[in-house]
Amino acid sequence: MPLSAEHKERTRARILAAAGRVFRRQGYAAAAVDAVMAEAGLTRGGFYAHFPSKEALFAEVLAHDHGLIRMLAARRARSSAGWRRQTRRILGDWLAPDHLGPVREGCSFAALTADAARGGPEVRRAWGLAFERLVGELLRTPATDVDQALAMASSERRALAAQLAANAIGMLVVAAAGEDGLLRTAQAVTRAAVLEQIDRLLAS
Amino acid sequence: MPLSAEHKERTRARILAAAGRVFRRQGYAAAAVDAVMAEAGLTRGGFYAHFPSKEALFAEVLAHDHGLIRMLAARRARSSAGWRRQTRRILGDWLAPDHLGPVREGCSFAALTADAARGGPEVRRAWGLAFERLVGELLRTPATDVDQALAMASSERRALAAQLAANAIGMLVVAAAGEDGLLRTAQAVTRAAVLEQIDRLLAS
DNA sequence: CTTTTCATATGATAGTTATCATATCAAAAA
DNA sequence: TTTTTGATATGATAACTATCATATGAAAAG
Repeated sequence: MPLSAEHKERTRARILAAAGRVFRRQGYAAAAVDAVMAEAGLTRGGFYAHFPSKEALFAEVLAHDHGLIRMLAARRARSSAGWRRQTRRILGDWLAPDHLGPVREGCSFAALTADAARGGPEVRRAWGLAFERLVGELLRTPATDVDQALAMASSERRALAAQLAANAIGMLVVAAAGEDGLLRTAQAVTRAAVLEQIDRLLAS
Repeated sequence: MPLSAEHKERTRARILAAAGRVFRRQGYAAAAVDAVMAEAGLTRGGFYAHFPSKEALFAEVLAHDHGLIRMLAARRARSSAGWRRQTRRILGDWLAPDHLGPVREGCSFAALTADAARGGPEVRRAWGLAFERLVGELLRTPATDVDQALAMASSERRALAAQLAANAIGMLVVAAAGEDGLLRTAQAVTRAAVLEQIDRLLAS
């Protein structure tokens, strides 16, 4: 009998994580399948046993490989105040100037949204669902899950959360392209504004 | 004697404009030199007589092909109020939901900043200078030019202008990737916020 | 009209890419 | 231990890419 079934699953997950890193670093178009497999410690041979195409792999990355969403989803506070504090800390770290290095290769929203906009329907759909999940996580409270939060929030509050996310993504995209003092200061200003926005959002 | 000297200059400009369109549409990595030349109505042969490499062409696009900067630079108001009104109109159009289509292929900041972040030093420098020019245009008044405006503005005002630009770019990047109602509403909210920011900026 | 000169076209090259066919080989069942 | 099975590696292909060398042809000067 062949190798254990979980082994393949674990390999698939390793390829997925490697793809996220390579795509964010080089961009979707410039990232070769061979490079992704090499990053995963494999060779190209097995790739098509795990994913039907490079673009399908991209969609999968966009659907699942978002550290920010994972961190937000991991909040587990008892009190509302603790929840708010955790959310603030996660967003603050995400926009911290020192975090830019890791973020430059670490945030799929900042690194891959422009590439996702050029993708096929599957890619676009995956990105859209992930963005919606991010918005839901921003609106969520300890008492509600993502879907509930999205369903219950007014269109206005949803738009404010989406605006917050877009502001943060915009600053990360821009800050990744330049590194001078102007952008450093602007990033600090944006960070403060985003934290203020999340306070207003979670207080309502 | 050969063709007129301006002829070459005009061809170069045509290639540059074509490159902007193709790069924005397909992304830098996916855009082939042949495709750029075809868009310009030429074949690949003459390319290297105009630009030393594809990446140099990219830097040139980032340095010069920004419709927003051109529109801001074209303001010619007598009064301060007229200047402010023109600035508002340009930014408002830029972030108008209906303009998204044209903008998706029209705004180099939104379409190419992520690619610029992955470029070499020349590319990064060109992007940085263009962004700085954009910030200068936002800070400028009828009485000052871009450099003066940048030199005279406090670090805080410069940061606010950069934040405004990053907010707008972020919303365009995000809105280009998704098209649902959530993003439409968020875009409207961001548009209003940006217009408010520019009012505050120009009033001080 | 002839000649010259350079912008552009055509043709070529070396490297890369996504994808597929086939070979190998580790492990689990016998 | 032997066999089997499927995950991965190796090898191959056809297409594409950046870049360069050479050919062409149009126009301006004579």
